[in-house]
Amino acid sequence: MTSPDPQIQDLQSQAGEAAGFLKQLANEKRLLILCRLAMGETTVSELCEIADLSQSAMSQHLAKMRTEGLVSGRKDGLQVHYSIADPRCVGILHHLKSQFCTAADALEGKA
Amino acid sequence: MTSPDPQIQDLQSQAGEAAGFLKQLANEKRLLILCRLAMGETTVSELCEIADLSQSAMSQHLAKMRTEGLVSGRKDGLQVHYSIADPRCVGILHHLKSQFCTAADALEGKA
DNA sequence: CTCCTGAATTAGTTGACACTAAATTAGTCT
DNA sequence: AGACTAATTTAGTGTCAACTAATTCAGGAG
Repeated sequence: MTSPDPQIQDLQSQAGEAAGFLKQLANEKRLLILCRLAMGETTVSELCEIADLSQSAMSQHLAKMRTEGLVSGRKDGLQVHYSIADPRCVGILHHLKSQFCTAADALEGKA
Repeated sequence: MTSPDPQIQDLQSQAGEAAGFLKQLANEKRLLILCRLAMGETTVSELCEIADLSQSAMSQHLAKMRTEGLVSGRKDGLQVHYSIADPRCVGILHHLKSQFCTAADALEGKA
């Protein structure tokens, strides 16, 4: 199945880099974090609630993503506001939405 | 950075499923395997050469992807020919190519 | 049948991942 | 100063991922 597609060949040389990028996203909590950040910047504590994670665990996820340049933090008094720093994140979120949020899913959501 | 985008909200409910899917792809070897399969079906031993993996390790990667329905195997005598079974794989490969194989990368490849 | 080959499976090891708990840093407020 | 709060860092733990080595399975050839 899925007819031959030579166009993909170029990707082989970038497989390592692409896999590294995907590793960052291949986690439900981090995906939730990025979904929220795609809607606008927010604080660490709000992210904790959304993802149902302890502050420490959240901070570790954010540190990992900061190191990879996916997100960035902006200090504001006691709080730190995070936002998406790598546009590729937004791109892949849209792609995932197109593949995992079908019309049927959307209807279920409204039911 | 990266202006607010409420469209992504729907994805939050599917984050677990999407993360599970990404976990399968978040590995250089499996990405190489899928790249090759996107160009047409092939045998296990050829995949071993391409990904520089032992036959056992390859078989374990393929088993994992078979279980998740990403690929499927067709027996032909002694050999097993694998191909992509889940069209979402092709979709994401194209997306990755668009993000990791820029025009600059393409030129470097030719240099 | 025996031998061989391609593939799959099993057992065991190593390292990475994701958390908790505790300590630390930095900023605010009285 | 001291107390409080948001966030980060460090240490330790349990689980899972990805390999190697050895075994097993299935098909083809002598």
